[in-house]
Amino acid sequence: MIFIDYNDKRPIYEQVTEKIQTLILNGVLESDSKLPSVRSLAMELSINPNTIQRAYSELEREGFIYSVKGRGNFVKMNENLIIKEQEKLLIKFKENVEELRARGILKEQALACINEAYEEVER
Amino acid sequence: MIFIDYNDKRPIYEQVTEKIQTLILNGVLESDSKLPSVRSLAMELSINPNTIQRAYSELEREGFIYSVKGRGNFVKMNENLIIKEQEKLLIKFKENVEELRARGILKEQALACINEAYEEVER
Amino acid sequence: MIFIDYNDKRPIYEQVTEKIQTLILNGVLESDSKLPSVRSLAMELSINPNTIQRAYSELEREGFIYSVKGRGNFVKMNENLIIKEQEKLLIKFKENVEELRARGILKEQALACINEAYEEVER
Amino acid sequence: MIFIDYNDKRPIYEQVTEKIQTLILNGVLESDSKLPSVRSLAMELSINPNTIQRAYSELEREGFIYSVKGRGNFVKMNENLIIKEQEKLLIKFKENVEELRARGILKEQALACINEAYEEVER
DNA sequence: GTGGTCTAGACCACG
DNA sequence: GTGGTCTAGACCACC
Repeated sequence: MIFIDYNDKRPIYEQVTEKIQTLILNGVLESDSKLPSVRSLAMELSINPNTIQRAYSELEREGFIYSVKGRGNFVKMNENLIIKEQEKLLIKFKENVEELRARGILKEQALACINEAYEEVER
Repeated sequence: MIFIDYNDKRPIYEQVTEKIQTLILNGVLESDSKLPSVRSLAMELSINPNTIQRAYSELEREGFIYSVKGRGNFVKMNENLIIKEQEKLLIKFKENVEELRARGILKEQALACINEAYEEVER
Repeated sequence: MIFIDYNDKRPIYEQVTEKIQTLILNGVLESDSKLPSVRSLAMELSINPNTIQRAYSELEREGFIYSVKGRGNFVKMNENLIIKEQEKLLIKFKENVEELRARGILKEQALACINEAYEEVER
Repeated sequence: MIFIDYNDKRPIYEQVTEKIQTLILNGVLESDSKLPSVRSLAMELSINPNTIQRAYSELEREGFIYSVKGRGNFVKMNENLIIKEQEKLLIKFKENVEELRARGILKEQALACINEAYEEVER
């Protein structure tokens, strides 16, 4: 389910954090479902358990999961979080659009990209 | 003209590189115009000359400037580079749009962002 | 394995870069094998770690190695790279031949050089 | 006749030296013919006279030209020099061929390059 | 321990 | 004065 890209310059714990975040936000991991244990996931990806531990800590800090001592880590999903993340994404998107405009990319090109991406899904 | 944000996690040399790149691509710095010398810019930003040196090296490697020993660094602009950078930007944009869609943001919202950014300029 | 020639006018980092490149391209260093750490190689060659760092950065930029923070630098070999380097070499070779011709060296002499070099290996 | 390439990383005086050398060795400049004066060539290329001076000094040191005080610089051609330069070229060529072989380029490819370059001239 | 960035200060080649 | 390289020494993030 998770893959580590050693060509990616980002730290491993961040890659893991982000991948799990995406799985949660895209609804692949349901609320209250159990995540793999720190040690088992570490073994599966053949990386240091500390790294997984750090990823899980980050996720907990950001409110994506909760941990129960002696039982494991679980997905904590709620509408608020989804909305907050959507807002973050939109802010990033607006900055991106602004950059496009500043660099002389036409409105039509931008619109075409959107149509392209969204029509794909209707198929 | 250039500002260093010490809260930004990116390295200083990268911030400088990116800022100058933007100045060139947005047409603020014209082709063959002279950039400030390594030492003077370092002093102005109160950072080490080596850091500016590195930024300038990156810019040269990427084809944005050329350096002449004993004379200075100069802007090297050409159409190809502008187009190549626009393509890069569009690819990044498409990924961004794709992410929006995956996270459940409606097409209408995306279109609204674009209209907003591009209408601003018509005013 | 690596030697620095202080009579060579080229910068040290470039000599190191080139030597390691050759080791990789000639198959001496296998894919995914670990390179010596920045500090240890610096000590071995009794030069500054920054210089090795720079050599490694260049190698990474050119796609010969990849670095993993906290782990080390590793050889990244692939067929594409070998072919690309062969093409570069051939282009350089053609320029060289062209120069020979312009300077009045006979075709026979050039052919003799090639026979000499390639026969050596058949022995 | 001479062009300075500011994208070339070599120093200007070296570019000038090399270009004039080539002109001499290829027989474009005949023996005892007068070279342009330091100042006029400097003006023509819009570079510093010191730079031309240095190029001419190098050429004199290597035996390609001789200078007569108050009269100017003149081409000094002789068979020995041509042969010496040819030998230099051949040594460089042999190294190049050796490199080709080490990198796994086939003898046939090398021969093809030579045939190509030399047949062109027969046309 | 690893790589990566930065500073301070020095030296060289070039124009 | 200009860019380019190098050293020495430091600090940080990551594993």
